[in-house]
Order: sequence, then structure tokens, then C-alpha cells
Amino acid sequence: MPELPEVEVVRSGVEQHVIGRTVAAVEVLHPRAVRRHVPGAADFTGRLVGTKIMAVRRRGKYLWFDLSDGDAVLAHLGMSGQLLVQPPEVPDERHLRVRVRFADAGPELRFVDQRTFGGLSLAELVEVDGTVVPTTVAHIARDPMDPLFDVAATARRLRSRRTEVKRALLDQTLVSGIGNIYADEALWRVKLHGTRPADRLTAAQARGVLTAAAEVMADALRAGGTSFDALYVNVNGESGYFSRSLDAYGREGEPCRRCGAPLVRESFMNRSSFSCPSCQPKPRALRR
DNA sequence: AGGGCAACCTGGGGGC
DNA sequence: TGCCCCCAGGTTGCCC
Repeated sequence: MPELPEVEVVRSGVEQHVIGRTVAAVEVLHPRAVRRHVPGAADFTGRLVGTKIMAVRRRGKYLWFDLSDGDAVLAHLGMSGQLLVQPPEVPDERHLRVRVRFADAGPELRFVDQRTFGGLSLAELVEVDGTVVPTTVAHIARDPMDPLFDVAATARRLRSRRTEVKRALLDQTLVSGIGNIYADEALWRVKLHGTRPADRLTAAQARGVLTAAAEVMADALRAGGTSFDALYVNVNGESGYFSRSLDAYGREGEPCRRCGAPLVRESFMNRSSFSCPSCQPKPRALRR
């Protein structure tokens, strides 16, 4: 499942293949892929044709293409989305949703998505806090790898949340790019249980978990992006499988790499959380 | 206002 | 073998 590192791998991979190229034709093969583009598929296609791709940018898990007309194509991979650069003669992928052909007749850009949680849309650009982003991304916070990410300020906001720390880490309006996998990894690194109340963390703990998230992401990025879902494939069609195994996520029953205790899996928001029962003790019941 | 949570999807896997 | 149910999970939108 693509989180920030996977999306960055896709961004940097796609960038080399599409910048400076003019869109000649767009084919929407599944309407759900452009459902976020409210004016509809025909509008999406019509406005995209003839524009040139100027840049490929990212914030958190969102990716967008700056266009020569001043707008942008926003892409979100959802849980199974892929952006592939493929020669036109390559047969369509089973779950191909959108195809972008270029005027130079070179490789196409293809959006492939089995579970259809992802999608593309067109948006105007707007400046938010000194950075230009698509209007539909204006509410998304800077991610931990953003050069302008403010650890101290985000830690203060984190400590003001009356919720559990893992919930807060997954809130893209507080800090973006962190999904279920990297949240568990960051919490493991700083020995905090995900149900710890955010407003009971010390300033050092709050800064620590955010810094840990950035470090986990940097490690994953160096390894080419984590993914153990065969659905995730990078821009060249190669699996981004992380050769270095994770410390917490998916390791139920396996020994903690710090203390050896078997990790446990707990249900959380209809999904799974993995943690070390010894290093990351659950908070005692708290009186407020 | 802000937190919590159902709904949106598909395919793989387990149980029977 | 086949059917059914569960599971994975990011974001939105709605409820409280």
C-alpha cells in the first residue's frame, strides 16, 4: 500500500519520463478513476489534451503534475494505484483505468488501479503557507520529509489533540504521508503504544515520534519504497518490495528486534496495529 | 469545532 | 471444487 516513500519513488520515476511532453489524447477506461473530477470524464480529457507537463510534485501521498495552462493533474494512488510509463505496444493492464498519450508518440502514462480507491482529477493551483499546491490538497499538512516541515510546531499540535497518538499520526491534516504501516514503525522506534493519549505525551515524545516517522520514511526511500502487496509496482513495473523487513508491521508472533518478546496484533479502527507488548506497554486507564 | 466511524472497492485466502 | 465471508486500507462525508 503506497505511503509517502512509495509515492515519492513513483514521482521521481515518472518525472524523468513526462516532463516537457505535450498531452495528445486521454482515455478514461473507468469512470470511478476520475470521480474526484466533478465536471466529469469528458471535461477531464478535454482540458488535459494540448497541455504540456511542466513538473511532477508531491505532498504526503498526493502527487500532481503542473501543467502549462497553470492547472494541475492531481493523482492519488489510494491503496492499489500504479502509474506506469509504458510503450504504446504493451498490452493494456487488466486494471488499466486511464491512459495518457503524448504528442511525440513515445511511452504512455498509464494509471492502473485494482481496488479503485485512487484516482485522477484536475485542479487549480493555490498558494498555501508559501507553497503552491492544488486546491484539493490545500488542507493536507506538510509531510515529515518536506524541507519546511516544522517538527516543533507539529509536535505542539499533536500534543493538543484529545485523541490517541496513532489516530493523530494518521490524520493527514496534522502531518501527511503517514499510513498504517509507517505509524506502527514510528511508534515502535520510540517505544510508544498507539493508544497513548496524544495530549499526555511529553514534548520530547511528540517530537520523537515525528522524527522517527521521518527516519522510517527516509530508510524506506533509500530501499526504494516499502511494499509487501504484490499490487504495488513502481514506475518501471518493478515491485518496490522492501528487502529490509519492517520492525513492527505484519510481525505478529515474531520476536521484537529489541527485546525478543513476541509482537502482538490488535484491532484498531477496523484495521490492524502491531506492537511489542514489552517495549510499548499500553497506557494504564487514565482519569481525566 | 473536532473526533469518530461507515462507506467506498476488489481479489486473495481460509473455512467448510 | 465452489461458495461465502473476511481482510487489506486512504479518504471523504456525515453524525454526534
